[in-house]
Amino acid sequence: MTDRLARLDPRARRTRALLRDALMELIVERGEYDSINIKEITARADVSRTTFYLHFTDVDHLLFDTMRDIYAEIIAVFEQNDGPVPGDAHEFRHIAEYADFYRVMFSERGSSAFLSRVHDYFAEQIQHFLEKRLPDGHQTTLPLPLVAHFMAGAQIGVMRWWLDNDQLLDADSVATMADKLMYNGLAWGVGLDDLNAIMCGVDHLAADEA
Amino acid sequence: MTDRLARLDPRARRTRALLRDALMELIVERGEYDSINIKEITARADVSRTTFYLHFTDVDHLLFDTMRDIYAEIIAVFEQNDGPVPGDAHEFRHIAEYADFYRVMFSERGSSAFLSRVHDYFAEQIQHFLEKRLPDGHQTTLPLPLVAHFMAGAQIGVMRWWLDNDQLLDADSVATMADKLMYNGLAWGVGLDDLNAIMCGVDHLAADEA
DNA sequence: TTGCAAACTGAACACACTGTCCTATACTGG
DNA sequence: CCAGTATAGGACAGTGTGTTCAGTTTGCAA
Repeated sequence: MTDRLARLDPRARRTRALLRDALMELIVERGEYDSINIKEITARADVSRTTFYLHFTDVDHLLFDTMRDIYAEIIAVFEQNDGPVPGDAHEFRHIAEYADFYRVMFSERGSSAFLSRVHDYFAEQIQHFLEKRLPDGHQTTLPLPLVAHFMAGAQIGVMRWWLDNDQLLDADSVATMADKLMYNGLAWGVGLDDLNAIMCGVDHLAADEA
Repeated sequence: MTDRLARLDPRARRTRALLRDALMELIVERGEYDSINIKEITARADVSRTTFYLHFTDVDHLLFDTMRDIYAEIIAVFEQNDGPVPGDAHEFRHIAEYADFYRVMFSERGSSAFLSRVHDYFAEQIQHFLEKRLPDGHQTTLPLPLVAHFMAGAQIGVMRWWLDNDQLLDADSVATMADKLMYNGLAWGVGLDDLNAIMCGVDHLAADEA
């Protein structure tokens, strides 16, 4: 990220930083992404509206650029660890750091493009991680992409719940809970070994065939 | 749904149906929700733009009304079954029926409000279901809302993957896979009992304490 | 059937945001 | 210091919005 911006004219670097900060502020203050327009952003950033178009095509473009900056650190961690290692709470710590931002962006008033990209990025990272760690030629029970998207969705689901409840738990606790639920399954999560028996019509979920 | 509309003047009923259909068509054809405007919808529906405002405040309002219609059937199934019973593929069959619609709405070019509402609705239904089926006074290992949002997110994650791959599997297969992965856990899903051992630094995921 | 109330139409309007000009000014790096 | 580049600020056409209003069609009940 620093590398990406270092080459820019300091004026341009400053302008982009101002626009980025203005957008972040507006998202948090307004609690809504959709209705934020270029006029407001440039007014907040104290930058000419014309200048905005010299750098970005629209608000989404600015958002994605901002996103790249925000994610630089978490990407670095992933690359260091060969992926999203289980029990690693970096994602949740990252979410906690920008909680006010994510609370809006993951909500009803956020951006579908943003959420979608986060989901796809998670799924991709998870799949790469699983592929690296599984023995060569190993045949998985279920299609690996399905498992990856399942995990990515579950991760985001927990994050949404966590954010909407003002992060009553600390990042490490939630990360551990989500991982354990993922690895151990639902029966463990609710604390009932004979969970299937309690559910109705679940004969075909016998869990031991396959 | 029929009840809700039955009271309306047939002219109003007709108008709303035309607007609803026009919106659905435009979403599918355009492959994008954001850029659809009222002018287009009314033109497609062959209805005056003024009339639109007699029924809805904006496009989102129309979308949510449409959503309620679409969900009428699946809600009926839930109420019949006391919730989203495991192994029940109604959600996936429903998604399959409106696949072209959901493929857009769950995508980068969909609506965050729509996705968010679906997620929250799933989580709510799942939580109610679990609460009903668990023994009275039972202490769950993890907070029930966390489990519910985990499951809701996972469900949507699988749906997104399924839709983006043009539903190569049939609805019942995917539903079963998602349920099994949920109940049996990740180790079963990838077909490795000693999964934790393969992962690095997972001592704290020992899975048996708690 | 008639008449009233409701739904619909089409045109007009002010308003706001967008995207793109243009010229003038201020700054950076060599 | 100079050439190149970023920015400012005003102007513009285009487009969607939300509302108003007068006039028409339609449903429903007396």
